[in-house]
Amino acid sequence: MYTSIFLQIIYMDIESKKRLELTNCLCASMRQSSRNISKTYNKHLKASGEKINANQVSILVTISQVNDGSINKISNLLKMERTTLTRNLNILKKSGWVKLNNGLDGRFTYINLTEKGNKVLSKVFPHWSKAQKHVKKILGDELDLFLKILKNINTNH
Amino acid sequence: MYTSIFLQIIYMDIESKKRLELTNCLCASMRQSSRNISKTYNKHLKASGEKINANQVSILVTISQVNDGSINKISNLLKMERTTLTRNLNILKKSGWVKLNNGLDGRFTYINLTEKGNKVLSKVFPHWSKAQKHVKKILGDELDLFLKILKNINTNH
DNA sequence: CTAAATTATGTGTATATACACTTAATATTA
DNA sequence: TAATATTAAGTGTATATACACATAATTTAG
Repeated sequence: MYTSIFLQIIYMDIESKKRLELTNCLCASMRQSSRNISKTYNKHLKASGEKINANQVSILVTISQVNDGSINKISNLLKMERTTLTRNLNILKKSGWVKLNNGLDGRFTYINLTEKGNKVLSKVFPHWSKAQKHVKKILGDELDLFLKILKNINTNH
Repeated sequence: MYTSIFLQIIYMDIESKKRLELTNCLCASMRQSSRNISKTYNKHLKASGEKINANQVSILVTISQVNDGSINKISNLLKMERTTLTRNLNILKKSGWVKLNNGLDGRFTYINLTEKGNKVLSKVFPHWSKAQKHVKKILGDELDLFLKILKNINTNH
């Protein structure tokens, strides 16, 4: 009886230790922050009146920087799964913000912003900017270091 | 003719300025890092042989810390949308890792880990731990400050 | 030149996320 | 107590993500 209880206590201690470690999961914290920051940007973008979100803005901006970029190329620049980008592009296409063309090499899809896509970027820019400012304010003095760390993460994976 | 070109240049400059700002989007960087880190954890967890991911681990751990936690309570602890948690719980339920019960107050759903849920946490712990170490190594000296910043973000939103 | 390898992309499936709206149960108020 | 308000949770819908697999076009090797 006593032995049983004693063993139970030891067992619980080990589990508690694991639990404590698990509660400080960097991945969970990161996902949480990502959700929070995304929400901030999306709220500001909603005020623009356009049905667009932060993820879509970043995709459009990347496309705007490259002429006739392929899906592989854009997904590499965004460090986004190619198949994820494919699905996202279909939505942007439906909204009329991007145009997908085939070239001489039939394997490639060439992506470009439409006039409408350009306009929407200009229109939502001030709202995006407010969100960016808001997050920068939260980061305060640690902004530069934070950017450095994110860059480090995004290049070492 | 010249005037037209001149105006065109000015227009382009303003757009370039916006583009430059937009390319340094904190939200996009954050989402990118979140994807990268999640991928690292999920790869390690896959090696455990269990069909479980980092997000599910963090939900199970939170549930394990609370007895009869409600959906609202757990979603608050995780700072995860209640409706998101609801969908995630259904998946965990299908795997037999959590059990949902109704109490005296018919509005509440009481969530608890099952024995199987406890076991899977113990089993995947070492693999989770390797992923955590890997990310900590990437962060290096900046780990503590990074954690502080994430905490700051996650409490000021 | 043709078979095999490579490259670029798409699709099936599963999970994650969140907003708007709905429903059910309980508590409060008149 | 009956009507109303509040609370807890679920559902509809849309988007984001990623892995495994499939397909089509092009290039390369023999």
